[in-house]
Amino acid sequence: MPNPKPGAADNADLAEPTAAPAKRARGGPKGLRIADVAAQAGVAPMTVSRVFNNPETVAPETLERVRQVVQKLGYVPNRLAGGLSSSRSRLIAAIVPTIAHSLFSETIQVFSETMSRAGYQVLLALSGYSDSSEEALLDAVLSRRPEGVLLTGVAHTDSLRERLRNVGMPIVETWDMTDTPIDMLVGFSHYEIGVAVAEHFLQRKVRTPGLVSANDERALARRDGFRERLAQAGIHEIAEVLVSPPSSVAVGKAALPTLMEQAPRLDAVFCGSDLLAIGVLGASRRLGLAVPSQLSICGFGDLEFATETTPQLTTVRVDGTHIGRTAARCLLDRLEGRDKVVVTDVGFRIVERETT
Amino acid sequence: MPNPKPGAADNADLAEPTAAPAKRARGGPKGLRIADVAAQAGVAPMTVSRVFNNPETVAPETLERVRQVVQKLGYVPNRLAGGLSSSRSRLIAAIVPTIAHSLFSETIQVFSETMSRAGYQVLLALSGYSDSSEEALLDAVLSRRPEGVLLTGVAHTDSLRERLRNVGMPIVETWDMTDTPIDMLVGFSHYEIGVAVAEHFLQRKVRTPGLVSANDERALARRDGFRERLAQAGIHEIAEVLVSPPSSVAVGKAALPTLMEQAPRLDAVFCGSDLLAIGVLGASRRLGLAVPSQLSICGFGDLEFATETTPQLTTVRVDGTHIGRTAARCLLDRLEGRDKVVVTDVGFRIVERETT
DNA sequence: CTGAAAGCGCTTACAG
DNA sequence: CTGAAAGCGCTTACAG
Repeated sequence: MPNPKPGAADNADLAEPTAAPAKRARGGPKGLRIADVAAQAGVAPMTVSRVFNNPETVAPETLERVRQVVQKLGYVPNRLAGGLSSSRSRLIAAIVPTIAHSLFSETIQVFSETMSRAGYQVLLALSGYSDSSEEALLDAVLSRRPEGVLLTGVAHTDSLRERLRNVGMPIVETWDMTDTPIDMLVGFSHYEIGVAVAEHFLQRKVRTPGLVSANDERALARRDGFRERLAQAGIHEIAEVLVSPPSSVAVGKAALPTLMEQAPRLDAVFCGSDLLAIGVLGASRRLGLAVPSQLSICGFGDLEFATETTPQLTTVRVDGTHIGRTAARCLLDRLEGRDKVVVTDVGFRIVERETT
Repeated sequence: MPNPKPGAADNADLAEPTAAPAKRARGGPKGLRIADVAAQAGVAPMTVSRVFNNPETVAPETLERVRQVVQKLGYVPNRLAGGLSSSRSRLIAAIVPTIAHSLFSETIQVFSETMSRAGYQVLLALSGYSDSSEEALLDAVLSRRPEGVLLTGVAHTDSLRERLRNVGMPIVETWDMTDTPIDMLVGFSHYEIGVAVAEHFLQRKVRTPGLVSANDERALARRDGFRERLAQAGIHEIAEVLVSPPSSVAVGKAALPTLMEQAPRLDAVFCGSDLLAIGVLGASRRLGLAVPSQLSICGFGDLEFATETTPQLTTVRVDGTHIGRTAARCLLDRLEGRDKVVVTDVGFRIVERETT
């Protein structure tokens, strides 16, 4: 047997159980360290480290012995120390406006599952919809020294983009499209969605379309595409209600009367979210407007329930799950040394559930 | 002026800009350290540390000078090092089955907002609905040395509960109720919800109720309350369909015919989630059953849209936002030294939207 | 109000 | 396959 250290009997309790107090100068006893495991297994700390990080470089007997001690003691490595020492935090930051209203939550779900299968953990940073504190948020995130960052394509300020370019870690922007990504990109064009919805309305011979939307960056991009395509078709007057996020059913409900004041002959509404669309649908019911025959309504997000409960609505479907998975793979490829630059347009689809 | 160190002129570039290479033995240049800031500001590293952690103990002039250097250099402290050194990771772990299907996502949203306002960051750990890998997940979480943990009341194995009791950090369990919490608890009784829904059905003179539910721990507790209360009323035969999570509209739709095979005179269904309830509603429409007059349907979760789109459904409302906020406060109180034990029952409400 | 020394618990980079 | 030394970038616990 190679190197059976004396005093490393399998049944021995902690080596020198009472002779240790001198060493711990700072706090009290803070829990088990790699040295405790090493002592009891009769190996050097380095070997215990290898058991966790490079088990294939350790002799089978040693491996087994150390693992038993780890199990018996309930030792859990300290990754603050490990990360500091190795410059590998095994942490990935995900910066998202919100997970409460679920458009992004499935992206984060899949992203997180994929990253954790690869041995990384996700630090969740909620940015809200305001840019105000983004610098502070970024500081907080970077202070953890993540190895990669997922951004939800909120319009970053120039200063922020600049900082992110300079940190030298892989970054994926998602849920948006641009010609000048910080690094990698998995998303789609909100502008093109606006164009597509406009064309959808035009095909339906809509003449007086309106728009209800939150005034966040991406919703406004959809609006721009919508307006410009309609302008090409000669429609320039577009009733519009912009609201602050978060949008909701109630907000949508309140918006329809306002739109109809602006445009009494309103015959279509493009809504910034399915929740808004459901609100507009409810309001149109009260006003006795048939949907979609008298009023076409298009939402955004394709919430699962909507197909069943509100087949009169059209919506725009985006595959958030696909975005999450792809973004994770992009980061992992980079982290594993594959040097690629990726811009993936995952596209979107207009879903008409029922033509009545 | 106190202690104006020589060579600390405000416009000087990095002190000894080229004379440093000897020191960095391990990796390449890894970025700015506190020593870089200290050198340029003409103070000791300790003082820079104070500027971040105890600014009130630093002389105003020094504070200002250091902050300018920090700004100019773009220095961001390394919290891996800080956490290791101080045993304060400023990290809180949140363990949640999933955030994709949104019952928990608003709890996490509010929890995260509250914690970050207090200077903590949230490490998100998705456990899925299986207990299988929970030990590994807990290891991963504990390896970051969080200062507190939020659990979403999945039935933890005994071994897990034992470990959590022993880690000696504040823990809040949420979304459930028990007589033997690990530490603090903010939730409600799923069993009592089942009882309440049974009573709701009994009031409506229901005679042949059924149940569709995912087979996760908490849904099963609701089922138990439901069945036992019905048994007290003399109803023992209860049609039942149990499915694996995640539940969905499609699953609910498929379940109704199965229930009706078991109980052809079915006149009520308690569903494990609003999505299931929407599916059951859709299926009953196809079968020509009027809801709620011929078939009462009760969901769980009170999704926002449902009030508007499916007023025929009854549901159980739980305030996820309140849970998140309260859980955060419990942890923060503990972290700030207030030694309290908390069990909060936030309750629930049965919401009948329309009596037809 | 400020600083020099020691230590937090790991891993790197060698050496054997 | 294994280990001793040095270092990762901070903060604690003093001392002045």
